[in-house]
Amino acid sequence: MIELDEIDRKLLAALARDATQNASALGRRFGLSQPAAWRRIRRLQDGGAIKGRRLRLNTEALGFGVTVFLGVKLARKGRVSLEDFERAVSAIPEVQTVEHILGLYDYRLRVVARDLADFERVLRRRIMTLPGAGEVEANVLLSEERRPGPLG
Amino acid sequence: MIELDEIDRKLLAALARDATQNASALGRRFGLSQPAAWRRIRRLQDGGAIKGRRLRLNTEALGFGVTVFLGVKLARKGRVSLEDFERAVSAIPEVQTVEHILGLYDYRLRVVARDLADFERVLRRRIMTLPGAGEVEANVLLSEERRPGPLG
DNA sequence: GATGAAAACACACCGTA
DNA sequence: TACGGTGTGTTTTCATC
Repeated sequence: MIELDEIDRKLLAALARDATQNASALGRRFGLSQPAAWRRIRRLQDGGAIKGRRLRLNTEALGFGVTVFLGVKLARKGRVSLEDFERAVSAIPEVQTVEHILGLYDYRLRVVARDLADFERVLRRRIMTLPGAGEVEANVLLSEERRPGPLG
Repeated sequence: MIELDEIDRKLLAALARDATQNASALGRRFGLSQPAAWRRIRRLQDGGAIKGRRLRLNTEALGFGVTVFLGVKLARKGRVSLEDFERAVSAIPEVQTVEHILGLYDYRLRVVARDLADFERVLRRRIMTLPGAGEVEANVLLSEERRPGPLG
């Protein structure tokens, strides 16, 4: 487990919010010179505290207005079945996230589609035909708020 | 809705995977000069196709080894109740995502904790006491795969 | 698409605790 | 040994042509 001091936490929180901020701006904000801030960020990256930097796309503006969460129960839960299921799910382009979970459902999928008609197509032709898929529960996303989390 | 050509889609997909790539590397990959690639990315940002750039933290390495998804049903669902609930949820640092959804549950929360004992504390002292919260379902995250989505 | 100024990065080196 | 500051070469960004 990685130990962080106060400044590391502030840097990570700031960058988790907006990764476009540069080392000199962050340094000014937290009382460091540009190289000092840069070295800390570099050290956090090398130490594995940072998984990566990603662009967040505006899927709605890009024509994908519908996001649905699917809870999926597997009918058969053997080892092979899990792998078959995961491999088949990974081949569906509309699936953004595959979460293997413990609880009432076995998997949770985040699926995007152009509209509800498009989602129905994905559901009928892609999801319902997945190997081993049993019961499916759907929740349509109305709105979403992302928060910094306990580190921010 | 924003219209994209083939190259725009490739640029967005590449950056959604890894936003550290610079304009000249992307240009080389997709047959553009560095300024041409840079201008396209700039245009996509200004046009609103891009929501932002974020650092993805390695929450496990940082001491938060447990992620739980909570489905929450509200007991009372008046307009006031929704707002009260959302405001109260936003004050819990362990909550990373608040999703207002349509279906069997009203909200879906992504919660991180140091371990299961820590999660129990959050559940008992924070979640169960939320105003209007009724039934709660929990799913512990085992593993997660993020995929580029239909644009990638 | 090419060019060049401005900005940011990335490293070496030194000082301090 | 660990961390921060200063100075500086290099790379990237970004505007103009």
